[in-house]
Amino acid sequence: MSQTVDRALSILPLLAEGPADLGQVADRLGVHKSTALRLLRTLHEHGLVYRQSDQRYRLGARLFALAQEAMENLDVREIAHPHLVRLNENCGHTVHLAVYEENEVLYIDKVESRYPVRMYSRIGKPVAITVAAVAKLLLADLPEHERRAVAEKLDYPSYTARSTPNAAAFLRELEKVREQGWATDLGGHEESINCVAAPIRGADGRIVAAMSVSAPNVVVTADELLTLLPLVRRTADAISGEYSGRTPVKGTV
Amino acid sequence: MSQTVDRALSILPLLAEGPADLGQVADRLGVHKSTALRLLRTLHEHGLVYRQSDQRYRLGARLFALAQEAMENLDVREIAHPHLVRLNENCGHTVHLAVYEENEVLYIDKVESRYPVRMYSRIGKPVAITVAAVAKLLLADLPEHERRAVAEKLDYPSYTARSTPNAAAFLRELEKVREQGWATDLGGHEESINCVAAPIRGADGRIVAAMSVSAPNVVVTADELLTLLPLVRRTADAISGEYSGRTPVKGTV
DNA sequence: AGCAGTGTTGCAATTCTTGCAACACTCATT
DNA sequence: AATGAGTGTTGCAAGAATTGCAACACTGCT
Repeated sequence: MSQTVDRALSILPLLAEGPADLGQVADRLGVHKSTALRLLRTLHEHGLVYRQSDQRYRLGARLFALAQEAMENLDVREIAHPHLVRLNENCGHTVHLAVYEENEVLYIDKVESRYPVRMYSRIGKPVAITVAAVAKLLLADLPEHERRAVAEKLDYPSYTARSTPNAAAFLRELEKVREQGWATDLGGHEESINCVAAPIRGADGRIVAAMSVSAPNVVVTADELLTLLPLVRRTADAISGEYSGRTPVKGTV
Repeated sequence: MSQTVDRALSILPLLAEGPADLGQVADRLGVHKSTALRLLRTLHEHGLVYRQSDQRYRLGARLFALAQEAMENLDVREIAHPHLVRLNENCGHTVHLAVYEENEVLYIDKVESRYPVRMYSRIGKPVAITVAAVAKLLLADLPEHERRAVAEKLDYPSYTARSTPNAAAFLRELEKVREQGWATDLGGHEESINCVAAPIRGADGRIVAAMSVSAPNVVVTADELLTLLPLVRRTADAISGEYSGRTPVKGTV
């Protein structure tokens, strides 16, 4: 582990909170101003940090571009996308695709609802991991000890009365989800929004991603939404088949 | 400028192209494997890099989270958002907000069209800088020499027959945009999509962001879209007023 | 004008990084 | 089964790169 790089990278989350000037950065890093300056300069050269007109630093444009590019190169995403679109054309609701990665679950694709009432979410945004249907699927597939470890570490915010209250309840829910092979979120994140989700599996049977259909109560009831489950599962299975059948592209680029 | 950090950061764009293993990274960096390993480890600790099951590295989830967080903390975005939503409610079309930063223009907010036909774009994605209406406005405001320098450096892809063909034409267009104070893109990016854009200015009169309304031909003709120009400009001006009137919040946290 | 606050540079000490070479490990092949 | 190629990993010593200092610019205030 490199100390210099470690310090430089520590600047990024710091600036994500909001712009900061040289002194503030140096203080929070616990280094001399001149050191902070040189680190910031290096970050700047790579476009990860931008210096605004008031001389303060904030995160730079290249960061967004990098994130976008990385996302678009994800194999699952590429394969899944047309399926998601087709599903959206069939049912009209918002369709999400999400992956798990080191204690975070995040949306990597989204097709917006055709209905005027939309739910708030954004590609790249970490999802409410304790309640989202896709998160339950992704976590349920972890090896038992790891699942436990993650569940203990999490916070359990009470978004609504039906939010998962604590680790024990979450682990029970994960066990159920694991057995039935699909998951729901019925108003656990936002009072009036329900989701049904199904897993996408790789060749080895492990879950590599999860997809969901979400709709607000005012458009369809939870029961009506549940009737879409077979369709969602079929779509997920189709993606799984295509994903695992494919020989991994080992580009030498 | 720090060599170590420089090398570490060079890994990111490399991985943005696609996953790579240790050897590939070391080669492309021109350093020993052990060095590359230690850099990758540091990046990994910060979540910027993820090690997938086949041991290859790719960009990590934290990168997306950082980009998201940074975006949501942008002052202009925060102020503009409700205005964009209102504009969308009035006209029904897709509304974009974009900023310029070191040779790139990128969308920082978007409100989707109410019509079923949507245009492809994504928050955080760099825009087609040579044709987009918002890009014209943002570049037109640069000091003359810088504008020239940027225009020379750019590529001019022929998205459609009406795309800006070269630097000379682009500079002429920028001059026109600069004088009239608004911009359009009539099928320059995608054959059937038109946009009108207006600038958002800070207290000093400089353009800090630009917003646009976009719609495909099949919904409204270019002429009809142009009738929205006054509304777009009024919205942009309202945002400008609110943005420049506000005293900068100097939070210590 | 003078002053406080902030950002910037040259330099010497020493810390931190680097490359090497040897070692583990996995996987495919004979 | 065993060998070998390919890849990832670690300890160590040499040397290079980073660090903090202190002095210097610069800007905006009082």
